[in-house]
Amino acid sequence: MKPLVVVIVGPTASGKTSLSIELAKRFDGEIVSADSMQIYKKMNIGTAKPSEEERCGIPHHMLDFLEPTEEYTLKQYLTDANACIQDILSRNKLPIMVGGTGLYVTSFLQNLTLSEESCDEEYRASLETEFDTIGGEEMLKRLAVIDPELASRLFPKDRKRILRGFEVFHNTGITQSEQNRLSMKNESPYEFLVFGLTAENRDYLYDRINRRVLNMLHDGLLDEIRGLDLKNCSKTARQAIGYRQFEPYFSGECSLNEAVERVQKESRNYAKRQLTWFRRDKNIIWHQIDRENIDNIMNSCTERIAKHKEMCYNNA
RNA sequence: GGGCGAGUUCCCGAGCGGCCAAAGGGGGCAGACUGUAAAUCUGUUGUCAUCGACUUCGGUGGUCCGAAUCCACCCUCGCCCA
Repeated sequence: MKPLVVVIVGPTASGKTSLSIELAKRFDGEIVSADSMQIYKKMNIGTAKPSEEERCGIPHHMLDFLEPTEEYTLKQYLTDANACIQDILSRNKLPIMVGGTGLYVTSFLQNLTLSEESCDEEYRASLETEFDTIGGEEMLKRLAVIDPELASRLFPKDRKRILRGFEVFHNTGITQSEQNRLSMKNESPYEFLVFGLTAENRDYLYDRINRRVLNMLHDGLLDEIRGLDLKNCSKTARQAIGYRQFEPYFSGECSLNEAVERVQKESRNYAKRQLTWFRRDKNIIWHQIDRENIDNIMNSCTERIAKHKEMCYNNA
């Protein structure tokens, strides 16, 4: 019987953190974060990273361990998260993966195995220039020569993916389409119970998001940003919502209110994308945060986990 | 009281007799997504619906084969003169 890993997903501000901590308390669990921004130190308020108090003494992994200047990749995440989970299991604790970064979670659930690939900065740069000079249409045509399958499902404007297609082939000698198939070969060594948080009424979620942004400000977000030096942060860190949007405010190009509204809006858009991403996974057990109160959701999850454990016990 | 200017689909905003259900942007909704993912990209957005039909451009009435576009009056808002 494979060991159980509980997973909690959902859009931003849906209450994943508190649910995960409550579950960890009940099942002697430890949290493994699946959040591409909370990995960074010094980015606490804006990423809604749980504080020491919120964590209630529950060990949290995969967060707050990288300098904002450092880059991180999916492959690293999968490797690190896996090591964490092995470690947690070896101490007979329940691993609870929590996070809104769909790519990380899904890749972990599918046990993607990414081949070795070294990053060739020079080649990447040359691709960028090439794209700029000949344009997306032409780049796509060229990509079609080496990976027609990939090219056929990309649009000329999808710069990132087009360039990535070339890069994968250049770095590994195998097309991305082929890489994708290879990466799916291995079944996960874990049994998953995936809970999703969402809201039946979208406005309810959006309202929570808007309020949360306001609270971040109240908690000192601006000071946090001032202490960050965004210009020197890694590309990833700079993408975080709730940071770069304040640049125009600091330089006097817009009002504080405008900046705040932009953060709220982008957070709502992000939540929407997260929902689209997670909805694709038919194994997720969804709970509506605007219909059921947190205790009910807690109990429902608790029951499921308990039932699963009982099943394992009986089988053993 | 007089003189202008403006009222367009969720919002902003083009259109100024037919090619207009109406550009563009925003927002919304839906989707995609494998190594930068809080990123990147796609579709859709009057109603019903299969072509297609039907109701819209402040209101009401006109002109015209035909109006968001022209005319009259009315309502609302902005500016100017009293």
